[in-house]
Amino acid sequence: MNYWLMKSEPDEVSVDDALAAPESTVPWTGVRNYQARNFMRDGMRVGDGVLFYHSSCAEPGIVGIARVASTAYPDPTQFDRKSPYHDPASKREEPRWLLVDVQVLKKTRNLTLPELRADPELQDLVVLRKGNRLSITPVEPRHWKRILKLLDVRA
DNA sequence: GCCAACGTTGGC
DNA sequence: GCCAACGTTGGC
Repeated sequence: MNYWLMKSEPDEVSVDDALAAPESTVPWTGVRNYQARNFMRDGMRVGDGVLFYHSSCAEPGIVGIARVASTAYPDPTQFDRKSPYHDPASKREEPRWLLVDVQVLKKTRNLTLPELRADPELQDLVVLRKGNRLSITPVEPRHWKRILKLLDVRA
């Protein structure tokens, strides 16, 4: 089992939005970065652990525990002309962008970015690296355990 | 709104 | 294949 951190802008899809969805599950639309896409396509398995992260907001941080709920499949928004995620260069026979479904298991308190940065055991968490902009990053098991502990969530 | 850092594009 | 210009991300 692998672990991941996935960023979402709460203005678009917050952890509350995801919890309110059927089965607490949302399709992770809008990833338009090849490295992040490849993580979904090649790295993710159903059941993998996910840290639900709010970005581009007043208090960025980890706000929930989730799981990967599907294998990767084509992101329909790439074919939707009205979507901000429309990609005219992507063809239906050969979709460029994929997504996975993500199921929220538990909303947590906001474990904020400053708190994450302050923790000595999380110094090399990928998402904390300088200049990191990837919306999906792998999380090492020791980091996963540490974060669950900080959130007082049992594995 | 600013801007550092990074990814993508396209001319050559 | 190089690299300058441009676009995007995301914290502040």
